[in-house]
Amino acid sequence: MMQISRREEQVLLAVWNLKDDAYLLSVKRYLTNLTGSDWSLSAVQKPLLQLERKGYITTYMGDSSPVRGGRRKKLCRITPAGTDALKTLKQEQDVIWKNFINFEFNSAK
Amino acid sequence: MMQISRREEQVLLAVWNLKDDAYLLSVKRYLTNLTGSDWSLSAVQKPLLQLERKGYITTYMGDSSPVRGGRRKKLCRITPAGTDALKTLKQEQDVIWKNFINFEFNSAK
DNA sequence: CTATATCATATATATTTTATAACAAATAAG
DNA sequence: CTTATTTGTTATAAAATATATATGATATAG
Repeated sequence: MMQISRREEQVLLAVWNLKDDAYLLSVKRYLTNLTGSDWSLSAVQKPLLQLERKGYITTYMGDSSPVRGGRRKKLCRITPAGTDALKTLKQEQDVIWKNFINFEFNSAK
Repeated sequence: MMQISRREEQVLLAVWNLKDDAYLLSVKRYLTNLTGSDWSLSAVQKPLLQLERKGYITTYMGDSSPVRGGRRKKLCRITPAGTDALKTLKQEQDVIWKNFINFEFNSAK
């Protein structure tokens, strides 16, 4: 099976969440806000390339925005294979974490 | 914050689950059974070394078992810092996956 | 005392992750 | 118009992880 790394997982979920406005910098900002720690360009760029190579996202060029420096964006969209990969990954993680989650749940009572 | 890789995550959860019988080969067998795919020695060995360096597990030598080839085991035990790291990681993953999980839940209805 | 099973450690390569620099194109400002 | 600044993408190099495979050590079986 085609492995998905942690960064790829996080970036793919960001693309999924950003819907029609997912591109390098918006993903970077999204993850920086969500996780509270800074995401470097390469921390987003490399996973995006990988995800495209694996067929989990497709890219296309958008229009330039009417703001200073607003050049054309290379937009991303998640593919059905990408969504499937996320579903599979979630199931695998649920298996791995099963007992620990229950433990946390019980000890919190 | 001290990052934990995906392999480290999986191995640390295995150590947690195996309680007093966690060592290189038992972890390898546990993960092979749980995930259904083969785990090589190095796929367990390297993360174990990392986890020890990070203070998430401690190791100690056990007794030899009364079976052919049953030499002394290098047993592992998760530390409080290790348990904390798992709790933190779980929370971070919940944040990342939040919307996707809800989506899956809704679309399943 | 030799064979075989369990368990650990070492080495070498590929892939991911991170840091940083370079490049490109759009508008603002004088 | 030409220079500066902003948004955006691409490229290069180094560090850290992951994977494959080989070697070493010590039990008991026979």
